[in-house]
Amino acid sequence: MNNPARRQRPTIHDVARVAGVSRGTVSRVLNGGHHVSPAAAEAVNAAIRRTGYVVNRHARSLITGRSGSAAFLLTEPQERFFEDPNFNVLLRGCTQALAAHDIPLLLMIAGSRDEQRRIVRYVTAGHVDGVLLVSSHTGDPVAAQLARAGTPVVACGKPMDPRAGRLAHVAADDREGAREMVRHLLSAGRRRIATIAGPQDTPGGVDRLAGYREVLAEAGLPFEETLVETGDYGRAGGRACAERLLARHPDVDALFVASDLMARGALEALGDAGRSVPGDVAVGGFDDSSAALASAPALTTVRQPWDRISQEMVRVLLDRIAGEDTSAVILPTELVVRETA
Amino acid sequence: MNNPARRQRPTIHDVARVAGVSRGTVSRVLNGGHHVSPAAAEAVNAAIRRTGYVVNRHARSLITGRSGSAAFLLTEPQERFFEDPNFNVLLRGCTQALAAHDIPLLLMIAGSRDEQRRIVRYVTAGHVDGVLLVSSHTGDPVAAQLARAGTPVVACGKPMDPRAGRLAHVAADDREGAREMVRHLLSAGRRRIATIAGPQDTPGGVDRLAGYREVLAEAGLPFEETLVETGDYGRAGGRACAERLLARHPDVDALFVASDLMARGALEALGDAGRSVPGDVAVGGFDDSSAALASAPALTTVRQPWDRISQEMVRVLLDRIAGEDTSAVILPTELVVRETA
DNA sequence: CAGATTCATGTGAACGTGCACAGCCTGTAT
DNA sequence: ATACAGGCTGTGCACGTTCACATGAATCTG
Repeated sequence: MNNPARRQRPTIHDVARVAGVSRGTVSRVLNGGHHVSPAAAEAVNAAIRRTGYVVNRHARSLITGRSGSAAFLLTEPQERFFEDPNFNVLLRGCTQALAAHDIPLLLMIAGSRDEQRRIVRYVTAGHVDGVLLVSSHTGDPVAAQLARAGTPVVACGKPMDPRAGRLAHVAADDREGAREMVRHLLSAGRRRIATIAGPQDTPGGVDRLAGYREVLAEAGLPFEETLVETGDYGRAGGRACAERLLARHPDVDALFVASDLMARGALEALGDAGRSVPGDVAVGGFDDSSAALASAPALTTVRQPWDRISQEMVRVLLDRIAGEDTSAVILPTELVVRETA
Repeated sequence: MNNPARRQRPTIHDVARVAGVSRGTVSRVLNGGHHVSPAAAEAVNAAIRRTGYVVNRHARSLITGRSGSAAFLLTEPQERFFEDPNFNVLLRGCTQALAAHDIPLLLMIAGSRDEQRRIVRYVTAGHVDGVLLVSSHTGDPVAAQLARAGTPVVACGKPMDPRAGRLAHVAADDREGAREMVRHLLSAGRRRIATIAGPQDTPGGVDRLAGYREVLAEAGLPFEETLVETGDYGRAGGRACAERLLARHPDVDALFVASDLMARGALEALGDAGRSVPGDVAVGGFDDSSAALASAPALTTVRQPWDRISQEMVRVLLDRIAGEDTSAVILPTELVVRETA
C-alpha cells in the first residue's frame, strides 16, 4: 500500500522482514548457516520459500569479488575438437559436474588474436573464478597469461611445455594405454608391429609412441625406426602413413595407430592393399571416437575415460579455487576389444 | 604511499582521477560516448589505457539489472544433440556471434527435473539477459516458464506447439528443402519415390513429409500411404523402415529419407537387398551430417545453414533483448548433390 | 539583447549483498 | 551475586557502477 504498483524481485530485506530477523541472519543462513539458532534458520527458510527469494549473484559477486562461475576455454584450432565426439562428452561432463555445485559454465573460444585478448581481459577482471582449459598446444600463451594473473586453471591433457609443470592438469594415461594395446597385440601372436604415431609436438603423441617402444623392448623385440610413421591425427594422414608402411614392410602383421581417425584411414589403405583385418593385419586405434565413426569392421581401441576426466577437472578446479594445490591427476585408460585386433 | 602494499584493480574512480574528469563522464564514455566532448573522451580513453581499467560487470549488472550474458539452453534428451556434429556448429556459431558483441555464453543442460528447476530459477532471477533454446520437444515446459517470466527466448527450429506461436524461432525451411530434394529425384527420372519420414511429433518430421507430398501432387503422381514409413531419425530405424518399404514395394526407384542417419541405415538395407545406389534406387538424405558419417557412397542430402542459423538466433535474441519483436526467421536450405542421387 | 534551448559535466543516491563489529542473552564458575 | 565466556543477532559500511538531476556555459531565436 505504500508502494507503486510495480513489483520488484524480493531481496534479502524482504526475507528478513517476513522472517522477523535481520539481514545479517538471513545472509548467514544463506552461507552455511553457522551461528544461527535452529528456530531462526527455520523462519528464514520458510520466508525464502514464501517470498520466492533467490540470491542476487551480482550483488554477492560485487562484494565477495568472486563470480561463482567458471569458464570452459578452447584455445586450439577449434575444428579438431568440435569434430571429436569425445569433446562433447567432456564439455557436457564439465557442465553437469559444475551444475551440481550450482556453478554456471561459460563457453569461450579463443580463435583470433583479438578473441584471446578479450578473453584474457574478461577472466583476469575476475568475472570468472576459474578456467577449464582445452588446448593441446605447446605452451599456450593464453594459459600462461591466466596463470600469471593468478587465475586457477586446470588443463585437459598433459601440457607439453616443461615450464608449465605447475599448470594443474587432468589427463588419461596415454603411455599405459599404449602399452596395454601393444601388449594385447603381442598376446595375439603378432610380432611385426608397426605404429602410426601422433604429432610429436603433442604430449599424447609422444607418450603413445613411448608406450609402444617400451613394450616392444620388454618383449625383446628390436625397435625399428622404419616401423614408425608419424601422422597428424587425421584420416587422410593415417591412410598415407599406412601405405608407406606397407610399401616398406609388406610383412607387418599389426598396426598400432595413435588415433581412431588415422586408424580408419589405415583400414582403407589395408583394404586397398588386399589385406584382411584382423586376419592378415591387426589394427588397434586410440581414443574410441569410433562410436561416431562406426562402420565395419568395428575398431579395437583405447578408451579415455572422458566422463571421469571432466569430473576430475571440475574437482581439481574447485580445489584450486578453494586454495588447495592439487596439481595433476592421471586416469587409467580402458582397452576396448572389438573386431580389428 | 598512502595505501597498504596490496594493489587493487583500477576502478572507474581511478580512471576519472587520471583523466581529470568525473565518474559520470567516464561512465558516459564507456556506454556509447554520447554527450561527451571529444577532448574529454580522448582523455578518458587514454586514462583507460594507462590504468588498464576494465569494467566490473557485477557492479554494472547490479544497478542496470542486466547481466550482459546469454544462455545456451539444451532441454532435449541431450544425446541426440551431442551426437550430431551440426549441433557443434550451432553451439560454436552462437558463442562466436555473441562474443562479437562482448556477450559471454553460459551453457546449460536441463536434464533432470531438478536441473530444470535450477535453471529456470537462475534465468528468471535475471542472471542472464536471454536464452538460446535448443529443444525439438513439443511444448517444452522450461520454455513456457521462461517466456511467462518475460525472458527473451529464441528457439532453434520451429516449435511444434501452436500455443508457442509467439515463441521467437529461427529454423531452416524444412518444407522447401524437402521439396527441392524430391524435385531433384523427379528430374532424374525417378517415379516410384518412397519416403522415410521423421517422427511426426517434431516439426521437422512433419514439414519434410509435407514437402514430399506436395511435390508428388504437383507432378501429378498419386500419393500412396504405403510409400511412407516413419522412423525415429536413427540409423537402425532407417534400416528397418527401408526393409519394410522394399518388401512392400520392390519397384521403388528412389528414397527420400528425412535424416542422414536414417539414410545410412537405408543404404545398408539396400545393399543387403542387392540394390545398387543410385543405379537401382536413388537415395536422398537430410541434414548433411554426412561429413562426419562419411563413407562410401557419399550421400546426396539437404544442408541446413547452421552457421547462418546461429547468427540469426543471436541477432533475433539481441533484438528481443532490446525490446524489438522479431518473431520468426526461416532460412533456405541447400541441396547438396553427391553420389547417391 | 533577453530568453530559450542545447549540451557537457559534476554530484548524490541508489542497487543487494557480505563482513566486521558491537551488543545481547544465557549459562557457568568463582 | 558478580564476572566471564561464548554463541546468537542486529547495524553500518563498502563494493563499483549507472542514473536522475542540477549546474553552468554556449548557442540559437526573434
